[in-house]
Amino acid sequence: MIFDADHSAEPALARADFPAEAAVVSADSRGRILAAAYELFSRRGVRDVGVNELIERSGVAKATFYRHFPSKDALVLAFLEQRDQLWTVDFIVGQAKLRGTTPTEQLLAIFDVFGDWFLRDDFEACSFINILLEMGPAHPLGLASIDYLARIRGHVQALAEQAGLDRPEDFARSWHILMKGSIVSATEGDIQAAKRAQQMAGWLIEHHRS
Amino acid sequence: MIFDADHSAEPALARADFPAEAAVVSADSRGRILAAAYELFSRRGVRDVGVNELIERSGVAKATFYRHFPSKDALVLAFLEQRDQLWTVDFIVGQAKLRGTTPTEQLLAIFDVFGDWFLRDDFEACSFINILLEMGPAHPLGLASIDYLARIRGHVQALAEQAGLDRPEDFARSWHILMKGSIVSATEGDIQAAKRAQQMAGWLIEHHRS
DNA sequence: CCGAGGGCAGACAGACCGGTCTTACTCACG
DNA sequence: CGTGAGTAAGACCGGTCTGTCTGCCCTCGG
Repeated sequence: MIFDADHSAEPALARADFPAEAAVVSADSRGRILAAAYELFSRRGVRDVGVNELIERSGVAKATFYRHFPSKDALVLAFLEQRDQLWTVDFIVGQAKLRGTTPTEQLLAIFDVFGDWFLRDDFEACSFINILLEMGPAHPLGLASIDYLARIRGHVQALAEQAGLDRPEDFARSWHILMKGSIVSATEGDIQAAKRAQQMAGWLIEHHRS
Repeated sequence: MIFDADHSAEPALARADFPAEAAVVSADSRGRILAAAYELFSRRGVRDVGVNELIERSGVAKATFYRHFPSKDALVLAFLEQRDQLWTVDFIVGQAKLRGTTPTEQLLAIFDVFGDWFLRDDFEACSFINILLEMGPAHPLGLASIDYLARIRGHVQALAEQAGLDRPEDFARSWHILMKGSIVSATEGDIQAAKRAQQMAGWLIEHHRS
């Protein structure tokens, strides 16, 4: 397959930070569908984006869509996996590890990354939380979201263990409360939500020191 | 807004716990619609419940529905107002004030009420957060949800002022992060989310003492 | 007795949903 | 050249959505 010269609108902004739509501009149709799904789902939610819009955005025929993904929900699952890699691993955890040297610093740096993220004009809250609340914890997509949220907690727990903190799992669960609460507050418009959460996070670290 | 005398009173409200469907079985059709909306919207979200289901549940004709509410969104706004009264004021704040004697105790008691609420089998997360994330902060319903979330913060701030805490507005915003974060964690299945948030809330109080 | 109006039931409109299937075209490969 | 795989385009299906409109019944005031 040769590159279409006119393949639709890929701003392909290569920003060094969180790659909102850097989601792999691949020439094959499956990659185009995934890229469109990432852009639309992360910004507007799953229920607000229909299959017709997805195929129009990705320049793909409907039959092609359903050859690559047996259903819309299957595409959402693929989107969640991609979100875990691009947002959780590459952006949040990756940036936090770059900004801090010690595990404790890296933990606190999560909220520095959050602070920058909250300021972005395309800040769209956390897809895992959105889908969990949108579909409910019993729906397959809600269950998948719970799983990816647990992975986030796993990153926090690993850093807590490296920092030698007490009861790292409890620590990670409390820490996650601060992360999720600050995201919702930021959606409400509280610009300083990350700072507030970071302050409480500092107290949490103190209370988990040996 | 004027108080209608027949404004679907709150008789069953006497229940000690959170009146999930105490929302008034009133004889008039408007009250029946509102009661059905409260039950369905609070449990399953706004987008998942259609007008047809609402009229079937309330035993009302479609024309009657649209005579009382010009649109579904108008009914959602009325639901949010009712939710503010039944959930925020009567249940959360009311119960917390009953459980504590001093303002500080009453603040911490919020998370005791949360702990009981999280255990309920019909726990359905916070309608304001759900609708905010579902519709987005720019949608009229999202804006209304932000407004009602600010009212919750107002209750917290008032208690903080009574307790003589420093910077009560900052305190209330940080406190609210804990409330919202614990709600999302509870939706994920963390039974002890309220306890974790309460512990951090205690530290927050300490740091706001004069 | 009678007319007006509120409420119930439900058909209907128009848009959109996820998903299936047909048609026509291109291209790689034997 | 022939064939089959992959694709774009889009008609189509059954269903759902919000919202409108038409009947018909029941009640109540005069």
